[in-house]
Amino acid sequence: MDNLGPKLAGFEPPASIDELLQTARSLAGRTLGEIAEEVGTEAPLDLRRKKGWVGQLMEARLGAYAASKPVPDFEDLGVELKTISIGPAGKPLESTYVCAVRLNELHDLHWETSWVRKKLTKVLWLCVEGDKSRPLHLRRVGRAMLWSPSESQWATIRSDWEELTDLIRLGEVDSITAHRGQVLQIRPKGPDSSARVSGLGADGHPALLLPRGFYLRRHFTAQLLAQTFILPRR
DNA sequence: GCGTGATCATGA
DNA sequence: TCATGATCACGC
Repeated sequence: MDNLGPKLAGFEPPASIDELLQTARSLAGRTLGEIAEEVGTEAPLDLRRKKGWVGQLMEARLGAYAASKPVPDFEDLGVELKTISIGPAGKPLESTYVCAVRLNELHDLHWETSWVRKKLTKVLWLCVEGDKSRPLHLRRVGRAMLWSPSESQWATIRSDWEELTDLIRLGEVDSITAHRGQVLQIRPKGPDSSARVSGLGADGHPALLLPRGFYLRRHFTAQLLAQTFILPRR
């Protein structure tokens, strides 16, 4: 846990996926202020210096304690929690971070063992009002839904991953912009643009590179959220 | 220093 | 209006 405060209410980790889903759904309609009080903290006035606050609040409330490890939030259940801000039109306001790009693990660039595949196998999407004109503590939690990629979604994600990973393997990371990839993209992900991580450079030799992460494009998450809204679950 | 939680700020 | 590239805070 982190900047939510020293004393948290200590919600137990869920024992099963059903229990997790039930708890997550019970939050629908509640405000962030109410939930913050339950875990023993307060909503900040804005997110400018607390960009991850909403996600961390939900982790605390749902008993996710994987805390910054490169594994799903609910490791035993294999479930990754993603809190996603939704605009007035019911569409996500931002892209969704998936995981870090491992620029220094060239021996492990296999889809089957990739972090992207692990993280996206089961995702609990938790929608939260993101309307900036509404005070943070009054914003409401929306519907929670458990999602696993369909075969065609997997195919698209994997295809993007292969394309991007091929470039990394060739030492062309620095040529990758966020324009690449239909649904999965690579963008900078670090404290600032001066951050560097060791990896494979353009000449095929070790080099210092800008740290990056995999992200899901907004139009993709918009579609998957809308799709399961229309279609019956399971 | 890296990976986590993400949103911010700006130019196209 | 929108996506890209930049940035903030925290645990370990």
